[in-house]
Amino acid sequence: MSAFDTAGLQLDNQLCFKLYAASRAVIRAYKPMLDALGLTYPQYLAMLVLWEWQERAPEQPTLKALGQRLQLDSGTLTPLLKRLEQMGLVQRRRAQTDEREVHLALSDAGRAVQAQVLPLKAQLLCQFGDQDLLEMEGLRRSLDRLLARLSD
Amino acid sequence: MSAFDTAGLQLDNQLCFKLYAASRAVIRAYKPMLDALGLTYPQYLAMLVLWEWQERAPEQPTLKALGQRLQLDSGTLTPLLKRLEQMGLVQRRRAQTDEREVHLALSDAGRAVQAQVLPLKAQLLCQFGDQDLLEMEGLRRSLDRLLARLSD
DNA sequence: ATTTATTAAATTGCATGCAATTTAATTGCT
DNA sequence: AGCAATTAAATTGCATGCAATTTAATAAAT
Repeated sequence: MSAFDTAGLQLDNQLCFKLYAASRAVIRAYKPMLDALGLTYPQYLAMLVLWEWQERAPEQPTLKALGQRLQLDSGTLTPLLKRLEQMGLVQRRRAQTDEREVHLALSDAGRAVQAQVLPLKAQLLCQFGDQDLLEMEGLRRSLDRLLARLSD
Repeated sequence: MSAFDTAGLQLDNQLCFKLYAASRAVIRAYKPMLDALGLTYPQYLAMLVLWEWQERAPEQPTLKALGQRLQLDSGTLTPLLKRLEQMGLVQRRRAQTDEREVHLALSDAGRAVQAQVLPLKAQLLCQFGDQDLLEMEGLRRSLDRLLARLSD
């Protein structure tokens, strides 16, 4: 790329913009489903982690563990989790062994939401054909590699 | 996907999360460059459009045109552009022909920033090998197809 | 010509993201 | 034990995103 070549600065050539635009477009596509659930997109991601954690680990995750999973810090997660708690989906408890830690437990209502997601998710995927789904799978793997490359 | 199959709800299987995480990771990667320029990421995208517009169209874009390019509305762009104007990079002017429209013009300082970007961008890309760049190109094209599919 | 409908920005309100600081609890060190 | 360093959340401040409403100007319709 020469110093006078501005092709590298064209918006359409910018991977960064495509990622940014695609991410927001996908969030928009999830909006009807999330509205039905009464969740925002990051709230949904947090619930996904909690549902998954419940099935895989005996202990509930801490805010820190959730943050590592989502790559979000306490500045974002503390208020988000307080809202989920207000909604009655999650309980936040200080650990007895270490009062610094906040452990996150699903309430019955929080667990119940999981069952609502599956049919809505299936409906969301209906608008895509097999070709699209295959393409998305390839995209997901490419993103995995990019993420691995960027987390050095 | 059966009603009891939760694999489709695992975070790592969610394309939406990968996109969200990758987009934020790329923005993080741009942070050192953008700090040097004194711009936030969406401000940088707006400047990219203005630089590009200048080379391609005789007329300056309106806020609406910028918004269509970036898929952002006036709620986001009005304050963002006021900040760019405060920094002396952009001028906002009501159109004489239609007082509803705000036209966006680059100042000399705004044009000057473009020259600073190219070397910084080259430096940013240095950390990637040819293999990575090829992969990114494929990723960009995949994202194009996804975006086209979602903008129906 | 007047009224109605449409359009472009601006504004308001709320929920992120994220850097930077603060607070409180725990660990390590001597 | 006593003190410094570390750690986990919470807090603060600022800049988005985006839905919903408002304002002002133009276009359309009668």
